Amino acid sequence: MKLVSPGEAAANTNDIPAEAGEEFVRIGEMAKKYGVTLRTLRFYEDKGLLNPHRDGSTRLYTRRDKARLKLILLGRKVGFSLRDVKQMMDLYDPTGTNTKQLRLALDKSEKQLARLQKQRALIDDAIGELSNSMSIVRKMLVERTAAPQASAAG
Amino acid sequence: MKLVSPGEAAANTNDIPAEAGEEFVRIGEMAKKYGVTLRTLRFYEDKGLLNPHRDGSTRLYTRRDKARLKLILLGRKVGFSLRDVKQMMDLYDPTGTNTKQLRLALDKSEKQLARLQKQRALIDDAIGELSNSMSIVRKMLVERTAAPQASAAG
DNA sequence: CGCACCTTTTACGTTTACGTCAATTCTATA
DNA sequence: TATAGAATTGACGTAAACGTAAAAGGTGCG
Repeated sequence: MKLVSPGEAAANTNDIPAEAGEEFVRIGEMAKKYGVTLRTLRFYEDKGLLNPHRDGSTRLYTRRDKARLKLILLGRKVGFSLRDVKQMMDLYDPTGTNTKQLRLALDKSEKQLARLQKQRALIDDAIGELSNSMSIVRKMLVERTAAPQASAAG
Repeated sequence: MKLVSPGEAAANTNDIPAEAGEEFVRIGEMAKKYGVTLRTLRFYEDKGLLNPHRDGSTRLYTRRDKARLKLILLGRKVGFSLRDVKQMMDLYDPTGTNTKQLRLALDKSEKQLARLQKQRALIDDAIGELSNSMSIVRKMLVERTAAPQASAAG
């Protein structure tokens, strides 16, 4: 008789305390909610980026883990390595002002921004070269298909 | 008494036919001329992208190899994999019109161009998100350094 | 009671383009 | 001839972020 809002996620097969409104989720739901695989969540945990609670051996993720995962995914999105992300997260201290953490994040961000801009320049360059090559190839193809008609049939 | 224009490259320790004006170069000079390592040239050969002649066991590169290497480097620059480059090069036939080769190159180029444009979009997105995060972090830092002066000292 | 489904740990595999020894050989030169 | 400078092949290492079994445990439901 322990109903846990059966309309939300139909994968609730375990007995999780529904007291504080979906306090814990297991790995499957967590993965679905953030569009990652189970392997990814376990991998992040293995790398020390996540630290879900345990019910026996079953991982239980709280909103704290969700916040951390969001940060990880944002970090990855902007091109940080997991190592970088971990370095920054490890500096988090809920009791302090986190000045060090913020400075490190800002420092890393500036460098990453520079990398991204360099990458964009490289890509623009590549696009230019590729477009150039393509127009040359197109011309060559035109010559090879038009020439026989002009010299033999014309 | 076999002089091979000693002013050019001072690394000419072997006896290479200088008849046709620097017909052959060895791997060291080749690497220097194109800014790659010896390892790279051997690797490309191992992958079937280059096929230098041999004098015994010594590799001898001709202008044909140079042309191929130029193409390889161009391909890498615009983001093709070596596999792709090889596929395209393998279709080269000095006796034909190479229509197939050109079409394949064009086809691959179009796809690669699309990939590059998508990458650029992703990078632009990342730059946007990162800049956004950075301004937030800056604000947080300002709060944390300004607040104590305003609330405690003010 | 048994199936289907979720979860667990362990651990090797994948991808790409080389880097980095290591051991050896060849050659020209002083 | 000793030495230094190329060159050779062979083979393991690297980086990043997971993928992909494999083998097994737990559980609610019909």
